[in-house]
Amino acid sequence: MERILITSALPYINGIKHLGTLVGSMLSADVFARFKKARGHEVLFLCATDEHGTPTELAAMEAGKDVRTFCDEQHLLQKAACEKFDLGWDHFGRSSSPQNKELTQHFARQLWKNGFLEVRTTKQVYSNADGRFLPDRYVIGTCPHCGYEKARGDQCENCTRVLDPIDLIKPRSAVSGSDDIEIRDSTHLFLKQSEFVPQLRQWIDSHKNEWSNIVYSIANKWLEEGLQDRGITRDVDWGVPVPDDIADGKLKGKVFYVWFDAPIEYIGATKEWADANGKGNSWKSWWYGEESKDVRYYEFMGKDNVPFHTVGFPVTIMGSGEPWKLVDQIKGFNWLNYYSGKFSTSEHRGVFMDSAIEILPADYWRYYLMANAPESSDSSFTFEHFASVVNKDLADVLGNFVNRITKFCVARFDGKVPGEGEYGDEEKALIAEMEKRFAQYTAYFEAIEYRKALAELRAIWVAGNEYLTRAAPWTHIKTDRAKAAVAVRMGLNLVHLFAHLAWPIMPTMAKKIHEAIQPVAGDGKIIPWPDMPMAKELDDLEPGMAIHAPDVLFAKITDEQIAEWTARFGGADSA
RNA sequence: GGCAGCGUAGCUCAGUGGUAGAGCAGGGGAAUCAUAAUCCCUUGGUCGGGGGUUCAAAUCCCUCCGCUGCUACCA
Repeated sequence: MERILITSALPYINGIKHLGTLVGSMLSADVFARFKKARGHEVLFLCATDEHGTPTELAAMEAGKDVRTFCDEQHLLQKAACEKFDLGWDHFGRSSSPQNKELTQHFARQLWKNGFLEVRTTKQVYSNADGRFLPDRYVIGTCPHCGYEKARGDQCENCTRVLDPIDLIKPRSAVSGSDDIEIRDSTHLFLKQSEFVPQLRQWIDSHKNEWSNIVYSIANKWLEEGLQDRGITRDVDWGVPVPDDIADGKLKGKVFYVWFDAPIEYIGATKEWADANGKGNSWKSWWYGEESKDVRYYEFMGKDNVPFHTVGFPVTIMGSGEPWKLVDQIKGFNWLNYYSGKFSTSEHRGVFMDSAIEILPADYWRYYLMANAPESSDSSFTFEHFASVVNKDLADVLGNFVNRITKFCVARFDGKVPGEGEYGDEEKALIAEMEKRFAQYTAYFEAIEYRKALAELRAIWVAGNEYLTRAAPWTHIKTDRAKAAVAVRMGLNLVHLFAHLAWPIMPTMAKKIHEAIQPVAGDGKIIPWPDMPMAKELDDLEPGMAIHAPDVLFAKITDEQIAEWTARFGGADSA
């Protein structure tokens, strides 16, 4: 059986992530990892904090801490927030790990050895007041085109024109506001991406039918527009140092660009995982050479990350001249907006993971976000929509089904699975329908089509309600106890099925639903996919077995709560 | 400016050449096991505008409009 390697785009270290980042990379990857684990695959699911770069240095400075300490703290905060959402990776690493340093330097040496790195001198803005070089967007000034006074050095937000910092009128540091800045020469390493165009095109085109429209078109766009060589070093302190044996030490004191070392951390995290679990060199079998031939590799990310995963990282791997694994499937997402505006980490607009979990348990969010994942276009989160989906799908359709059948069983059949009667035409028709829907649900999951998968899951719950209405045990109980028993037995089997089908999406609630019927088998860490005929799956419960009616599974969201939350987080009018 | 994605029912979205669809919301009914939860029936759309190709266009082509993003040193 294939081994499955899954990575989620690395969340930047700078603060707790919002719901958009959650759905577009970490949660969608977790749901897929759980699905594959449930089907019995050997899965390695990895993520890490992406820690290097200027924004981290500035955030640490603002917090009055040294960068390492700041990252140590933020890493733990993010890790804790993610665990509360039941993001079950096998390892949550750090791009600042020794393992990643070693691998990043290894790849750079290979690229240097193979002649794909070039030393070039560039003009960079240096701020005397801040004592540091400034990335283009950290230089602000007046736009030469439209006169906007807060234009950034890379682009004017007002007229959207692309700028160079030296074009700005009255340029100053966005960090300190000081205008004591100058242009200095700086030496950097450039990765000769342009030499990889034919190889990249062949690789990208070979996935044309496999990747979604948005992923393929973004990847293709970069090739179409003419791939430029890219600077892979920066004039900052916090990062992986360029080793002295590259370019005769000309890059002394410089570090690699965060987008060079961050994807390598996918491999780095694998090594961290192996080191932490005493697995020695086995990490390499996931990534390198013949040993990794049975691995299928999936990456999950927002659309902004796509170029770095379809061009930058593949060039690093190709240029190494070593047989490292390239990604097989890339799942890219559009943006999730907050009402009609953007979620914003810097302006703290929208709902963030730590506050979301204070409001409601993880599974409410997990279901809503996956059912409304921004797969084909940008989509919006609103508390009104969230409430209607939670109330209808989770409370009314699923929760109430579990509730009504278990309570009826407790009231009329002593809380035991009734054994009387035989399945008839009604049950056979339901089994046939479930067979079909289950196959469809599985197929959507395999294709990573979340909206469609969850619509199918909902249809499966609805089919359960339809069956119960037709079978009407509450009517038959008065005249034909065996007939009522058949309906209750089927109803309980449906509850059991629902628990198995919901697990990748709602692990905690799935377990709770399962335990209403019977304890989860094994260590209880995985609820397996019901890869068996529905006739067996829906006639699986042992007659006489005791069940119980769980408390209300999903509480409804009230209008008062919506009002409270929109007041707290800002709703439609804060856009 | 260039490029990319998107524009379908009040809302959220399916639908890539063959009679416009689903869920929610709205309207009517059934049932009374259940968190007033469920089930059945139903109203509702010049498919962003205009032009073209075709026996046939939401779908292919051209053009215009609108929204979003990218434009290589934010990540």
